Amino acid sequence: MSESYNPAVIEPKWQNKWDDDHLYRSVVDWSKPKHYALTMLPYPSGDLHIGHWFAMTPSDARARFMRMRGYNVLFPMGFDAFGLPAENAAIQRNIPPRKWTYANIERMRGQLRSMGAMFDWEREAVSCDPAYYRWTEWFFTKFFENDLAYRGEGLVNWSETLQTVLANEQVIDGKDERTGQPVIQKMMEQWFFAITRYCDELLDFSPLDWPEPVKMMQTNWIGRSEGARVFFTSEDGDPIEIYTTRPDTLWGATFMVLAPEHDLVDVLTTDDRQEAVTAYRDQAARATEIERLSDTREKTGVFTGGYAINPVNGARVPVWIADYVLSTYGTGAIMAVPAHDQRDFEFARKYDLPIVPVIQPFGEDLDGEAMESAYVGPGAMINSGQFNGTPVTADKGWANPSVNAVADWLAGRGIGGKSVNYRMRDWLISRQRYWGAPIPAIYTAEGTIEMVPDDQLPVLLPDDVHFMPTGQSPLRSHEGFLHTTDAEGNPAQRETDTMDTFMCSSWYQYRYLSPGYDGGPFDPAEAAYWLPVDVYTGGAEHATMHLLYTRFFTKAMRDLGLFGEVDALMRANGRDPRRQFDEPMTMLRNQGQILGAERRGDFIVATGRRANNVLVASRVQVVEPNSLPSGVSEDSVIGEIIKRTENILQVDVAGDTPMTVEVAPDAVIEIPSIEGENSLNQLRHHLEIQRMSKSKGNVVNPDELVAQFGADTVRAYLMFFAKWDQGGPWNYGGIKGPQRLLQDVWEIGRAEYSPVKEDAAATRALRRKTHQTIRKVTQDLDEFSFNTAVAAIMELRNTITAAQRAADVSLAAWDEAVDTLLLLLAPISPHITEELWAQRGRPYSIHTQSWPQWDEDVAREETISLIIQINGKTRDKIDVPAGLDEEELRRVALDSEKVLRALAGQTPRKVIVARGSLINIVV
RNA sequence: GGGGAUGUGGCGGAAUUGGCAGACGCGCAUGACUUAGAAUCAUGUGUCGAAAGGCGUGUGGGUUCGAGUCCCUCCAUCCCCA
Repeated sequence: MSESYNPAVIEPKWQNKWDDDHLYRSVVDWSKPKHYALTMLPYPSGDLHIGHWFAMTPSDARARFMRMRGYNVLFPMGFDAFGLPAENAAIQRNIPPRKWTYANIERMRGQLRSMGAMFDWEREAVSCDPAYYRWTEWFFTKFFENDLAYRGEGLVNWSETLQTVLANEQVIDGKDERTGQPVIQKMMEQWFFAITRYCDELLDFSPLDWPEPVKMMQTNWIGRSEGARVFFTSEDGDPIEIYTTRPDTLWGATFMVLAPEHDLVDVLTTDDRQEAVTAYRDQAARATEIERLSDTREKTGVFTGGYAINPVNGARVPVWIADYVLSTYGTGAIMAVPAHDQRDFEFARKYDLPIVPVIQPFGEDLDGEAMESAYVGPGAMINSGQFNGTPVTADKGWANPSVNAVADWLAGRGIGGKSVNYRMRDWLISRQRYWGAPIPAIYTAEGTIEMVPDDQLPVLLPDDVHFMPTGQSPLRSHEGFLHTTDAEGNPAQRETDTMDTFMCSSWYQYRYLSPGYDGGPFDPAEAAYWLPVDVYTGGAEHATMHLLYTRFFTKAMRDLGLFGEVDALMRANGRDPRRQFDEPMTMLRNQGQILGAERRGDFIVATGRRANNVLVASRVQVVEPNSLPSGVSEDSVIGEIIKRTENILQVDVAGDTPMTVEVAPDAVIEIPSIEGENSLNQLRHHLEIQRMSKSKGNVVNPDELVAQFGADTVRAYLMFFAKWDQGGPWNYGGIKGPQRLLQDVWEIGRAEYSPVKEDAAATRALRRKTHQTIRKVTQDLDEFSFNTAVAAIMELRNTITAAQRAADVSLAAWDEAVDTLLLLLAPISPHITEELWAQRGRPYSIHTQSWPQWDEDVAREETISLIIQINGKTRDKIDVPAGLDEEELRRVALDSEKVLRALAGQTPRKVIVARGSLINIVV
């Protein structure tokens, strides 16, 4: 009679039934509270990996939990389908990006289905679908019309050899990742979004329940600083505007530094310095921004030959250029105060420029000649005219009295004034690539810019394109795409750049509401009910870029009036729309990353002949690890392979440095565990714990796990194996735990229970555990603590199993416990619980049942274990009835035999009762 | 370089937020059942110690009746960077 648990049968069975019944179709129902749960949409790279499961199945469990708690839940899924990998596939394997992308999506849909998640597939959105990117383009035109999109100069990675622009991820160490050719930084006309206009609002997180680290990272990313603008002039009277956070050090400015790209460099440079300046500019173009900003890199620069006048004291100071000043930050020019800025100090020491202290620390005299580093602490102003003696505090910005006083004075004199600066710059959205949403701009013959009219959107990406091996965008040479007409019918050219894919993912939460809607980016009737997103889950690595962009996007949409109709519909349905469109996602929770597992490399004996420090091997044998001592001899190397590149092995020989083994082309490879003739590629090298990636060969495929264990077990294991917000290295050794749990649940759910001899205390104990578990699981799922929720369910399983063996609890208590077990497990393992719920004759579906409620009276412990400490060390534990008052507890403690022995006659100085369960006796 | 995080048994991790450190699980050990065990069941499992007891949350210090938790120092590891 006992039918064994077979997930391969029941999982597809229920998935099909749920599908047929549209169980997860979410429709607007104003009579129920709504819950919009969103998980970051995947890039269709071809295969779902275990990281996707780790991100999505707990989010799904949380969404299911909310549904059982009475919410009308929307949990959609889609694909972030534009991007570089599709183009790489086209270049390398000659597969059109569209075909590659849709084939991957098809495959991933099937894999996502096997999760048993409650995705509402009728709301799927795919960003490379014209019905989607029509609206991505439409947003662009709205932004343009409202001055939120503009043309400006931006730095790009330019490859001279390929004559093309490269994406940041294609540049490694200043070289093109594919060809190894050098890449330079070049200024080009680009499209920007004016995200900086929202800096101050983006710094306000008060409406958001987001993790503190994310808020902190965004705050630092935006990088607001208070200071002052100051107008220096060249000797010829050209203004040179600078921004400084320390206007109180203006009197100590002994030179100026311009970014090598600064407009005035040509004007200021004298004939005799021309050659040096040009050479330095070329060199600066080769350094990346990160390198240029590095504090440890040696400061370099050259003198332009020109001088500037310091407006506060008329001092004539030399003007230099240096690459530690960036043209894109502030005004691209700084005053250099070597006495009080470390970078300026190093620069001044290197080029022998004067150092004049203008802030005196208390009780110490600074001497510019003798200083060993810049002084950045508090003190009082000196050498600064009428400001001498003004106190300088450690406060930042205008809160510092010296900064505040000088900034105000500058404004009064008309030579500057208070100014706020941000580290964040406008969002550069142009990409010189093919596989992205086209920018719907037209360049007329007169050189003006027009937007493609709404009724002609979308500008379609042509399919008949040819990819060059250089990676240059084929749109640039596609005649049919390129040529168009302007509003008056005259010949014009299309923009060939496409949009950053972060643009697509900045508004997808709105497209999910109505992916087929063609009256706008979203249907206001859906939006009025579902917005905003209640819970957003995804990786912490998106803390700054994506999450700032999508916040900006929503604020811009609000200011363009795109939520007007939604606002009215909310009111009509009795919901207050105020502040509903300020932020896209109310609550954010991050999951950690699953890293590849560590793996031992093969232990080998390589024999051949030594050439210098390399062994050229004619034979490589894989042997049992450490069966022989590691080491090197004249004609052999023994040890673990720690790295392999083509035919070069790095072997750990138990010495300080690994030994290099070059495997000869005709070498004999012997791997006993692999039958037949062995090849070099089968040698396994050591893998460190690191991110999973195809190239490292450490990707874990969930399909195989599902085939072996079933989706329910994989889901339960992923929620149990690590803290969700931290992730960790993948290992599946522990999957046995959840596997046994589900096996036991299967047995419990199908058991026919009847009490042998009923015991009231045992019945009470089972009910207590049942209600305690409801409380624990409810709280844990509420706060995304999935691992402890599963642990609590395991404890309940243990208690039920023990009760079953003793057969001493009432049938009612048994049924309550088993039904509760299934209900609590339903969000985590949806198939097995549905099956057992049906087998127990309960009404379909378990996923539409109400979440169980706990009763505090039933959950309350009858006895507590009183902990008795002497000077903080535990000396005794005594079970006492719950609810004794402090005096009674104190008496119990002081009467304890062990306590009396430990006290050995000493008199307690103090007795502390904590939490009604712990007593600390201080002697 | 800057920014963010994390260090607890052999392993993943718990700890009501200042109150029994090690829940739950993996692994391991011993035993039972079995033709068999990578199934199942029982018991044990931080560490030193025969025991009593001592010691234990990366390091060193501090605050407190009491610290994994709060403060300072150092060390190590991971993630992000238009």
